Amino acid sequence: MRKALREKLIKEGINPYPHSVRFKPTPVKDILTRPQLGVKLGVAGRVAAIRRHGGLTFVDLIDDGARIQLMITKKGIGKERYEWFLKYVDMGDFINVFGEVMRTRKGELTVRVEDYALITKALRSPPVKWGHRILDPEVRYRKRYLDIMMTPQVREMLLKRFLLVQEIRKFMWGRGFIEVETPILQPVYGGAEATPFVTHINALDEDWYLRISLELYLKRLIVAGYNKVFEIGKNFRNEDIDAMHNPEFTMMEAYEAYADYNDMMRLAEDLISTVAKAVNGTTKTVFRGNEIDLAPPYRRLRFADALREYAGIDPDEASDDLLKEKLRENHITLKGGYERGKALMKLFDKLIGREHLIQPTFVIDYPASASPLTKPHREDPRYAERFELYIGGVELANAYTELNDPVLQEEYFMAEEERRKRGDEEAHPFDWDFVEALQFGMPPTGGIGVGIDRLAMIVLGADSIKEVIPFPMLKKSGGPKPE
RNA sequence: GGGCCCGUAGCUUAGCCAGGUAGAGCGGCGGGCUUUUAACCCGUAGGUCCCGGGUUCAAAUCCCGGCGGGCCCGCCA
Repeated sequence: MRKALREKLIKEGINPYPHSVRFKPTPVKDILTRPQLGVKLGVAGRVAAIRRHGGLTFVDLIDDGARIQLMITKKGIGKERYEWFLKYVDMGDFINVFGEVMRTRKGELTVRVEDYALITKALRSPPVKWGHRILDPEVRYRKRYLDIMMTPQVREMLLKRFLLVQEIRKFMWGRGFIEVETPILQPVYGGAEATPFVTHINALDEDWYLRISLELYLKRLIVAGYNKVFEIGKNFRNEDIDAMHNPEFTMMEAYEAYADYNDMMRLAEDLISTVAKAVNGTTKTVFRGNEIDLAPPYRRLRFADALREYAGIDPDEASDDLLKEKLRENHITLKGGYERGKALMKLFDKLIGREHLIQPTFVIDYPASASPLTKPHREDPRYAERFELYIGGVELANAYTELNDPVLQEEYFMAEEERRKRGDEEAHPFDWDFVEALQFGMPPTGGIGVGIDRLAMIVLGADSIKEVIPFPMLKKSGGPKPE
């Protein structure tokens, strides 16, 4: 800690935290792209290295991720200012300089300092030498600002994740979707099977939930008469934390009136390939050792065909007894008791090897009874017009031809409620208010949800979801240590 | 929820198996040095060995419990 230096500066009448800069800074990025030798300009940034050579000192300055070298000489700025700099400016400080753009003997673009100002005193030095990454994963994630500060690759990956979200917005805006906001705090959660976070609303003296999906409120907006809506937002699921899961994670959901799940497949293909190309310049990526091409069209694989071909189970022929036997064999227990559609879903998840779902694949037509928010298939009511998109073995999106028959919706909710009573805590809770909305009429609608963190992982080749979340969830530890 | 592994100076770590005064490199600090960029040279300070308990004459080291982290499995996006 360098609190003493701060006090000394204040005693000298120098504010270590001035309100503004003295020399209007030119972004270092711009200086590097269009170097104009001989031009005098201001630069600001964080001191990343100081190399002293007696009467001559080189300083590396980092500004918004771009590095430039400064050169300060005793002769150039005078003995007093030169020594003040060496005495008071440390690694990690922000400084603002004015000087001339030049090249050193070795040809490096450099600003020869004519005047300078300390603009922020850092009381702690950077934890590692510049150019070295922080190795301890706990420090990396807990003090992520340091990880980003010290490691250009980390900075780059998170930057690309942020840009990816921007590109998704641009794409959706371009397709005429309106970006909307819906409640995060909800009286009834829904739209997915998951354990919610519960919170208490003091003003109402009621227990509410943090949303587990965006679905049911976005559909209400379709009922309301908006034809194309989307939302990018956090969902919250009170479940485990691992390489694929963070309790709060980002979803993009979109709903389009007069569309169906076929339209959603085309939307998904276009969206993913477009944003991947915008961020990386290519639709190709390497995720967990697999080369993947995100260019459309993606393979369509019927759920039933996948089970038949890859697991040897024919969902149209197999008896319930056989399915129960298969569940036992695979140590699967269904929480709310046996139900054919849920059994098939579990068997699919357990038995379909990830190796079959590496290249982008729409698995289509899931069992109707396990898809309570989906319209039954137009040709075969045992199945629902639903798809999940798998890429790199990871479930990335889930989409439906949305169920808009309020009576059927009510029946599905009742069936879910039954399962809940029998111990399936993740069954969908009954949402009367939503059924009532459907009673007022929701047009035929296609809808999709895309896991944005996972999309970022695949596009950016990240092995852990923590890599693409700026501040992933970790256990609380200790708290700040007062000195 | 289950299994495996890790925790020593700001950072990276040696020492642990086989108990006996905790050592190094980098960084920091002081000095030198006018073209360096992992600068260099000389000097120097810096430790709750994650926490608590036990065994022992003696614990960083062995044992138990806890805290924090990582990986894998189960479940889920």
